[in-house]
Amino acid sequence: MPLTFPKSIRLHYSSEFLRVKTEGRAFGGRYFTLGVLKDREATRTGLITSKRVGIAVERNRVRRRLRELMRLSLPEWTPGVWVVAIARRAAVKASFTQLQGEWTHLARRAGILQKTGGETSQDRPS
RNA sequence: AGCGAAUGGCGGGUGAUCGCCGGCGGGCAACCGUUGGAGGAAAGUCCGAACACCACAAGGCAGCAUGCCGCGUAGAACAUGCGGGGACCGGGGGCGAAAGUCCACGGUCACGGAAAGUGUCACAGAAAACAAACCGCCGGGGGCAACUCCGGUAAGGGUGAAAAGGCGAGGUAAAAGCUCACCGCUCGGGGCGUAAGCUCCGGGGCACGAAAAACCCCAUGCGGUGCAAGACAGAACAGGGAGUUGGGCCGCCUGCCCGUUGUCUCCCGGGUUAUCGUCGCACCGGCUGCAAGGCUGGCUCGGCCCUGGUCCCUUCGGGGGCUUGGGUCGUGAGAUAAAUGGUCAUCCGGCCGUGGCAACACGGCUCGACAAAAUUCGGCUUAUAGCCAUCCGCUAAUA
RNA sequence: GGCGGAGUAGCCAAGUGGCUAAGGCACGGCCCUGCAAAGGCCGCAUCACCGGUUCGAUUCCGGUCUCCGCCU
Repeated sequence: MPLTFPKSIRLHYSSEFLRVKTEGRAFGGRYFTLGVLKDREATRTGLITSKRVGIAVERNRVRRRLRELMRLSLPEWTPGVWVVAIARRAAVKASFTQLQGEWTHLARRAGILQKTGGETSQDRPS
């Protein structure tokens, strides 16, 4: 399974984001908050980096890192979930490894990952 | 050589691997191939334009902006660039006993008008803007005296951010532009300069404090809104109520245009998803390859070099600005919950630790500034680790 | 993306080129009371920050930062 992350699996409309917020469950972390809505037809995901996070450069960096770690762990996801990651201010100073650790922790708590006791998704699965 | 300041430039490199967005080609499609993919400030949105709509953008008022002078940017405009003038500040040098004055250098300047008018100048002080008189000084009267009354005066004291031309001499009872010299101010004329202005001569007479980033006056310019401007395709539905009699060009008036079974504003409801479509919005050609592509030419924009022209500065050595032509190198991003990235290796630079006299070696670093396009350009302003270049100042060493 | 507005004490805020920057709530201290409440007195401000104009700036002008609103 290739580790692609095309635009088609992303959430686009504010109605979809609103639906995850109202109907789904939230899992708070130090660097970001996960909103999860299960039992959907397709797996889709979205990112929120508001101006509260920081200036444009910092917002871009956080968003790209979150998108990257989602991409790397995508094959392990339970099918049919909508996931929204809301970045927080502290994520600006966090390293990629720290973000990845929190992602694994939160995702396992939310039950997104299929392998319950599996190893953390490495950045280079060969 | 070190440190500091100013100006200008660069803004980590290479490779591997997994991805993202756009264009194009192939494919029914999944996808595959190929190619392009952040900045000097992309930022702040402070100016100016292009472009679009509002009526073909009219006249006046109001409002806003600019404000020493000249020239430039040949697509244009600007609060931009270059040069000059003036004022102020700084350190330095010459002359001089000193006060001071002259000279060049560096820096700063929102630099029209305060003799068009209105208003302001707190506190202190006698008095704060048609001057005035507290302490003084002088003359006269009264009184034994201390002192007091009348008059003259503004040199000195004191207050203040600022005290009514400065300074010296004459003059006087004491004084005063009262008179005179110099300086300042102002008017007229001559010379130089395109001009701002500089300079010389003569007259006036001391009136004319500060502030226009107070109102204002003068000159010049500006119609408004901004790509969420605006244009287009297609689909669906269901209208109702209230207000206003108009609505638009504009904040107001005139005038004009549209409409008067209409328009505009608000509320309730319904539909479509246009809160999510396409365009606006991202250069054109030739050769070659099965095609995308590759190579190449023009155009745009940006550097560098040569030649010629022109302008400015100059210590006459030269330096700088703009530009015809030629050469050379680069350049062409375009999303819309919003691409341009993640990780690793290595080199370059920095910091820390250990060893070493040192060069350096080894190890570590959540060390590599600021900051990311959003219709597009020209400027301005602000942020910026480290490195490089030029010039200036200070310190030290050598000669 | 574009356009506009506002920052005064912990909170709500008035104000204006000039004496110690009003007022209310809150907070702290003292008085009053047997103890409290109420009341009285006192205290609490770098006027967002940095420059400029001015004798003097919270006010006027320019820049920076933060916050808020409007526009399909």
